[in-house]
Amino acid sequence: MVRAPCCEKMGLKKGPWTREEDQILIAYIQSFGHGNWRALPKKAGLLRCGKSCRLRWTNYLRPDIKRGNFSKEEEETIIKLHEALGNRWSAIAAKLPGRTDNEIKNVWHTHLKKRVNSNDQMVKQPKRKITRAKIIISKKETASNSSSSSPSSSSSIVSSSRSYSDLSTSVITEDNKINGQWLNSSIDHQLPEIDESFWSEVVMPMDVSLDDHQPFLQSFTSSDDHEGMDFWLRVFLEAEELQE
DNA sequence: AACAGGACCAACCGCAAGAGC
DNA sequence: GGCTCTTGCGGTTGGTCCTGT
Repeated sequence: MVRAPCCEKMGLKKGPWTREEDQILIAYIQSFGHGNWRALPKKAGLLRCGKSCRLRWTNYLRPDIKRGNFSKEEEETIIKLHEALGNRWSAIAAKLPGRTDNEIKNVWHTHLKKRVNSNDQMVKQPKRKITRAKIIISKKETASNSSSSSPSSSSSIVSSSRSYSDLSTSVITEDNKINGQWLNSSIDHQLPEIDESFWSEVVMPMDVSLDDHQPFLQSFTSSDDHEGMDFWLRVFLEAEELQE
């Protein structure tokens, strides 16, 4: 397949970066900062477009980049955040210091998506997604059915919680296959216990302030599940941002 | 050993948003 | 308000490596 070049100027190099190019870019940015990316390659003497330089720096050369395999915890975090945020890779990367959106995106497409999908097929239930649409719909359902137990609203909630809780099982199974070092590990302890009442509580507080989430959050503090509390607190905050 | 297909990941592209004029 | 430029984001590609036959 042939694509038009990102920069119309001829003579600019494309493809993998060489060690020399990396050194030039690092040396320049350490001395002068990146400033205007478009002007940088010319000033630094690189035959690259600014976009390529920025990408190389942000995805590979930045000193705070964490190289190497993703830890089990990082992968779990990605899965959780993807459930909450969708394909907002930059937002997910912001929660994982040292990891780039590109790296996370790659890991998702090569490892984690399959893991989640295989779980979905196994339970034959829709994947839970706390998206804006989902939250709004759920709120309506919850509000309209507050005095009655509608099968439609409860079924959507139950299926969501089921797919999420089954996720831990899937992770363990896939870990056995993909990475031997995680053979005996489990993430069950990091996930909050969820039942139908949980989803009612998650859905309803979106209409009110964060303070009103306290009774729900206390269910985690009382069980010493701080990671679970932290995760869901972040989900609430993200959901509130989306609502604004 | 040779080949095919899959997996992985760095790098690319197009688009949209924001800033400045 | 409209234009241009810059930056950041997400989707996608293509080269390389790995694994199975």
